[in-house]
Amino acid sequence: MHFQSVAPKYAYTSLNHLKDGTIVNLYGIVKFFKPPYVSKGTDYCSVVTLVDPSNVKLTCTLFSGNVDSLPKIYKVGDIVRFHRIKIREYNGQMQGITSVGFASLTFDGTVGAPVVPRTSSKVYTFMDEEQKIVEELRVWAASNLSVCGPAAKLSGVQPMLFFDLTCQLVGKAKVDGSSFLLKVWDGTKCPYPTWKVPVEARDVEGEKVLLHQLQNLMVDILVYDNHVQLAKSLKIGSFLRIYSIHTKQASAVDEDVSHIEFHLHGGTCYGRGIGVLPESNPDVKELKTCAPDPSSASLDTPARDPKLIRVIEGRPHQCQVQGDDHFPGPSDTILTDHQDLNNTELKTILNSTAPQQYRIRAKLRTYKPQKLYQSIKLHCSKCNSLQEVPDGDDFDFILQGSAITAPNAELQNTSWYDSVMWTTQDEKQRKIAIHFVKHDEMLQQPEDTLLMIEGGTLKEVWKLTKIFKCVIPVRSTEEDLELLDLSAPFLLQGNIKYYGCKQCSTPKPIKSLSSIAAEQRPSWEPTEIAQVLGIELLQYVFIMKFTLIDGTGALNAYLFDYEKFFQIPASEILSNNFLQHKMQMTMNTLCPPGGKLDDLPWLECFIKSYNVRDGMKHQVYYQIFDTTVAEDV
DNA sequence: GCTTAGGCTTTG
Repeated sequence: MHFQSVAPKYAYTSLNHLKDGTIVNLYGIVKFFKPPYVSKGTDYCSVVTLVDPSNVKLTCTLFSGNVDSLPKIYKVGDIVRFHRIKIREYNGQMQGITSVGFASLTFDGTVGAPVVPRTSSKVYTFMDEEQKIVEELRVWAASNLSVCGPAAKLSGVQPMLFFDLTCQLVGKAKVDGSSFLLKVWDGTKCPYPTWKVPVEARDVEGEKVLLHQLQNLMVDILVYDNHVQLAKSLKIGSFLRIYSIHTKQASAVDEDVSHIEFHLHGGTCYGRGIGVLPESNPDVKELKTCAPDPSSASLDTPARDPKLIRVIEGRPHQCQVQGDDHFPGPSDTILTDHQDLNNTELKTILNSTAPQQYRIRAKLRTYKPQKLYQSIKLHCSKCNSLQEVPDGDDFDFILQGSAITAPNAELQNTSWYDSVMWTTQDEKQRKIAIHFVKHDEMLQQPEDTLLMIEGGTLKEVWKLTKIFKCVIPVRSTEEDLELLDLSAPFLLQGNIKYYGCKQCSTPKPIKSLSSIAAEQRPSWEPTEIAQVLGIELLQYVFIMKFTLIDGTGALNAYLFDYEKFFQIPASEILSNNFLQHKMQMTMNTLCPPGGKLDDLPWLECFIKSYNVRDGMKHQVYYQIFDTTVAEDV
């Protein structure tokens, strides 16, 4: 017999040349990925979005009953080679999906790193030509894609909302049916007090000695729902990367200072999940250089004294303000008016009658709500009522209800809007109508266009807000289009949903919009749209309770703020992670988590007292006004 | 052989 090894010649398709219904081989740089997770079917699933030098993106949905045959992607920027991936069109876009014989290689995307494929296949082709492709893609990515910053360490965590953590598993325990506890460390120490999930020590699986020795270095991560099954199966001592951990600041009822909690919420969006890293992973190697290997510890050979562990202590941003009563330093808030007012001690204020205005110098002992997103409410300036911001599910429900009635064909294409209508291809056969409002009898550029939609889903409405200036969800009656129930936003602009007050609004016919459309340059201001539609616009507002102290007394002052105090519009914060982060940072500066009294910075602010009479009861309340957080905070 | 999910407004 004569054996000859002949490497098959593979052709690779670039992402801008993909055709529906084909099976292709391709390379791509990972732009987004969900680490393999247990799907609701029989397989593991991993979703991977690639990009290549054609600048076209491709989202691939990969399934396999064997988790090892899914690509071993550890971070965004990794490079993959897929063989025999099927291309399909889905929602107007190309999509990749595993087909028979699917195989993948994954490479570190760092320029200059060794080109070593990660794969589960025993046999694969990989030669000089392939090596060259990977190196070229690395160079292209380095100059064309934005790089993510260095990974977060426990020593550097801020209540930063979401981050990925590379760590080692020290202990694990069942908490309840829908949550599971992972005790992990990364060789550094979190500078804040961290939350301990209440679990009996005997219920924690792990090396007892080590659990004890690392008790002040480990953090508890509570994982929920779909992540529980995977978390249960993790081996103690294994190295993990946990993606999109939520850090939040909270305080228990009996605690004086707040602590930090770590959660891995349910679901897989944003790539939330848990991946196991091999010991050869560079980040694991780095972790080991600053931490002894706990898996080497046993009862016979006690682990090294944790005190000897090199702990990267990084005290988070400290306030520059350390003044005291006698030598006051600068303040973290600035007063925007009433500069002639002198400071008044809290004790004096508490002993005075209302209403009055004061300038005070005090420390923020604590505040509510600790979950900052809960501080956002909707305020009606007409009836002075406050209400919670409805959640997306409410809106979805209302949209579903309105989609039952098909658009009225007689209400299409009028003098002031053009309409398009179609039926969805799915089994629901929904009828959707979009009415584009015209200006000067013409359609405007999408970014200047107001449209009305009938029969759309939440997702479809969202997509439209990305492209068009204003979206108004409507439904047909026999005579006219009308707004939906006012529990739904009557207008969406960008990320912001605008609501109307149910009590104070008297909706007018939709036709009233045509008067704004006829303006020379319609600005489509929410206030103006609300006005012509007879809607009393609800304003987004921050409502918080600050407990202030100054050594003479303590008082609770309310913050009622549209934008001035934080320099952040309350309307934008719910849909903007960056602003949420900024607000959290501001609160951390004004009231550092775990801060002792001496560490708290001084704030200067104006407060006014006012009387509230409720039947026989009479109470004095305090409200912060004309105060802004200093820009350098 | 079919399904799974179909990233992208996350917050227990």
